[in-house]
Amino acid sequence: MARGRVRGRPHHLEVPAVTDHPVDPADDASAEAPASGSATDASAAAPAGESKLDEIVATRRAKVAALRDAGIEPYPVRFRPTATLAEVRDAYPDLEPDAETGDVVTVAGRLVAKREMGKLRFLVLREDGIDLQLFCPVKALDDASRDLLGHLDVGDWVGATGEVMASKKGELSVKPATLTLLGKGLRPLPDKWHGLTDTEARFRQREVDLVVNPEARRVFEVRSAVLRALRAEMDERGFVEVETPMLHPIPGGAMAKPFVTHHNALDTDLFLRIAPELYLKRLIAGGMRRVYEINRNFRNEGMSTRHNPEFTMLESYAAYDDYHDVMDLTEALLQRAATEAIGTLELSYQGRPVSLAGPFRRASLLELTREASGHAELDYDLPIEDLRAICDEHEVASDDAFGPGKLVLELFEKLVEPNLWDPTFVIDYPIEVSPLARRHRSEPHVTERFELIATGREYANAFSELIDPADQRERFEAQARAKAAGDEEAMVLDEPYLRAMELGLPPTGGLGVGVDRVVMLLADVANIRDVILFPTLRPERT
RNA sequence: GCGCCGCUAGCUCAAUUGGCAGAGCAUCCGGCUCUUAACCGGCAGGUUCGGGGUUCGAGUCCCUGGCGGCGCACCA
Repeated sequence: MARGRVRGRPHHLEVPAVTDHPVDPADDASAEAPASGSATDASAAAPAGESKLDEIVATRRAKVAALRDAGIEPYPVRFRPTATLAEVRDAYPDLEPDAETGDVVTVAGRLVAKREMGKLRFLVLREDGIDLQLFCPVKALDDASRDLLGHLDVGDWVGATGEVMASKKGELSVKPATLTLLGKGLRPLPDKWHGLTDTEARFRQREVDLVVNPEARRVFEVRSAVLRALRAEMDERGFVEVETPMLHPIPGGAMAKPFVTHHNALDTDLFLRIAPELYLKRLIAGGMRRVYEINRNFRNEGMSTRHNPEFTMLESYAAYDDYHDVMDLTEALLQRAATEAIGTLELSYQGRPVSLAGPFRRASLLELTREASGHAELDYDLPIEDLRAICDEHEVASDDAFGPGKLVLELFEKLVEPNLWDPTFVIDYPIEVSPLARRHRSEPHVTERFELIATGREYANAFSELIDPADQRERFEAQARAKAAGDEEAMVLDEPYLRAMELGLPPTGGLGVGVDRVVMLLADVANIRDVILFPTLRPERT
């Protein structure tokens, strides 16, 4: 049994053999309670039914107990590093091999690699994605640290105080005089070379993904920079950031299926918001000149590489602006985000170049659809049978309930949108499919609405807002008829919103930007789940 | 929701036509004072996602369920 590396010291640490302390995963306390049975060596077979993982966890729990017995707290209350690993790296960019600085620092991080060379140990700490080596001759440590060293595992949180130096090979290192355990890890880290590749495990255990996969960390750093840039741009333009309800009595502001929930005290159903639009416009009615909100929307619809049930939208409303102003704003937002998150407007997305240099092309939905369909005569007042014929020709499903606007939109979405790679403002959407947008100032059949399309998908949706309450009421009524005809996503008439409109709205430019998709574009990732820390998954079965 | 593909040790992956489930890393034991995917030697580790079936014999074939990925549909 006496096989610990450290012997003959007052507090020498013996790790009890695993089989002396079978651990019931459901009962932490059992780790302390010796079970009956012979004292077998830790290398002996684990008890029946115990997996390798159980064995590793049990061994580490035993180390926790042994450390406590030796007076070392495995989960201490506080630690004060004098420098981050990044600061140490920045302060000593090019030490000569074998250099000694005489500078003593205290650093901390997760132990991610342990290389043993006789009485010399190389420990690699990682903090915020930055690695730093501890050059660690056992002799240089005080007694307590030496005891601890023998019971450190990859995955533990470790603090170290010592001199900054460089190894013979020139690797910047800290040579610790003391080591401090900051938090014992019980579970093993994935393969140090391959990392964690199983996508399901990466999403379900994002914390592990973040420890071992630098790419995961990089994506979320881009995401953070994008959010910062968007807020900075909005703030500088005089927009006030607000927070409107997530719990809506009436789902509105978009055509989408909501999640339903129930409030017990009120005994009423509420809907998770599908869009903040109506509340934000009520703020404009209330005299807030420029507002924006960055927050989650929830839509109870299909999931895909581009759709998560909860997703982040930037929505903004600006009094006096029209959709041309909003296009300028949208372009500036994307450019600011790209510049600050990745430092360039010339991107590569999934192997193809994309330029955000601008100005982005502006083209009408009808024109683009005419070109793509090969029907120059395509128009909203064509006989419905002719429109259906064109849809059939291009294998676009045309429901009997669809009017001309919806049919043209279907054609656009099939023929044009997937093929628009460079950023394009597609303008002037049909009235029929735009119940909250203002009628075009000169064109019949369409609204002053645009979507920003790039890389074959939508990034933003915006319009000169509808501010005429009588027109709005008619549009809601048209939606109600569509709903009655079976359109599940048609909007519900929102009387409190109409009342707000009747208070009076100034001309208003409104915008919605899919933030997750912007992050996908800038971070060059194909799956929306890679830009959401904890994407929606089916619950794990236990 | 539909279609296709995947699921083997803690991690990354093998396993011939249906014929004894293996390797590397990690763990555990021993050795080593300049490593950095350390190395050398040794021990151990499996409900091959669950259930059922075919077969002398199933990781492999069939049915069924679970979870995931991709595509379609829907949306942003």
